[in-house]
Amino acid sequence: MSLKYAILVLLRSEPGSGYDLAQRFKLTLGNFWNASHQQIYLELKKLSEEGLLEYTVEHQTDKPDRKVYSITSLGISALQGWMRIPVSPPRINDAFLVKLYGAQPQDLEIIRAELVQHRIIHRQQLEKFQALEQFFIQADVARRREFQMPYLTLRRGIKSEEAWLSWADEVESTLFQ
Amino acid sequence: MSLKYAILVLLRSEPGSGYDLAQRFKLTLGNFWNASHQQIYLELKKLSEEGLLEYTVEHQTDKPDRKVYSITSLGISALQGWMRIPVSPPRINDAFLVKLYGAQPQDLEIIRAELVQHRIIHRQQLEKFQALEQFFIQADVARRREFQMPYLTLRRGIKSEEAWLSWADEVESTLFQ
DNA sequence: TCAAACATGTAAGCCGTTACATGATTCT
DNA sequence: AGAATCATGTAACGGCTTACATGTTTGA
Repeated sequence: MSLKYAILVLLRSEPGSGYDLAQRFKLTLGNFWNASHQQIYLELKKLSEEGLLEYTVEHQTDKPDRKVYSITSLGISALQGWMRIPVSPPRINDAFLVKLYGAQPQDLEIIRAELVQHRIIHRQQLEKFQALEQFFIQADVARRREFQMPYLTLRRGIKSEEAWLSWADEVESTLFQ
Repeated sequence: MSLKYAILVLLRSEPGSGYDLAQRFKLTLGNFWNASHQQIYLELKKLSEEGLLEYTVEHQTDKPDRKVYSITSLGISALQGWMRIPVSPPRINDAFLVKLYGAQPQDLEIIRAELVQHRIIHRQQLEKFQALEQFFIQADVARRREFQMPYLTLRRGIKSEEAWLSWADEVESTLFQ
């Protein structure tokens, strides 16, 4: 639904190819918006057909050709229009919580092992966010202003992971002590 | 993908109709697993065809007939099998964060209004969770043991909403002061 | 009288994932 | 020699949403 607008946001700040966008997703929006490269290529195609994007084929001697997409004025209008339409808070589908909810005594050891695995993932995610935060904090005022919005989304990620880890502690001490 | 197992979890603890399940979802798993009634009816049909569920038609004089589904032994095995397979942490698709990430100075007032709306939703959600928590805390030991797993998922909801609200405070004081 | 709750579904379409497919260059 | 990175896609399938569809009873 709004992969469309996520792409428009990224291309408004700088043109790029499908491959570029997939990379930029990982570093930025990817923390709160999921998108595979297949989906991105498909969406880029659709958006050009709709006239929200245009592209030029860049020939490269050393690497394969790449299609560089830019946002059109129609695309910018579409994005500005979307900004004004309220969105719903995200729907959550958390399979691990379904498991925990339905766990019986015989399942506890498995749950524990899976909790350990998830904890590793969340811890790593948190550390990645904290490293990015350090860059922001150490930047000069101009850069801090420039990256204010990305920084706020980063703060969301940090608080979210901290909350998860703190919950995991609660679960461990409730079930396994 | 695991709506299937969410339904099996609910039906293992008690048989019920599609309508019942839709209600039970709202009160329990619905906080971390989304499911519309259409989806539930479809899935119930599929699961009976697979032999994981069976149903009897209950005729009611005062209300429309209802199909009451129960889990079969095949269903119980499928659920136990699923418990042993690790699941991935949920993918997040948060449109509001995309907006915030891409917001320009002229969008700030709209963002502020939308933040206010989201805050109301999250606050209400938190209050609902806290009310449920009170029931648990005031229950006797036997009931607290019975509802230990649902309680832990409730704690997840509480921490998650608290983290969101605390982040919203940060956003407000960063952007609007 | 009208809304809400009870009760169960079908159909169309979109969105997204997984798997498949190809091929060059660069680094270890 | 093999893995990783650069680069772009198609196809099949499944999951989920939105809209459509119908009809009863109870309470305000």
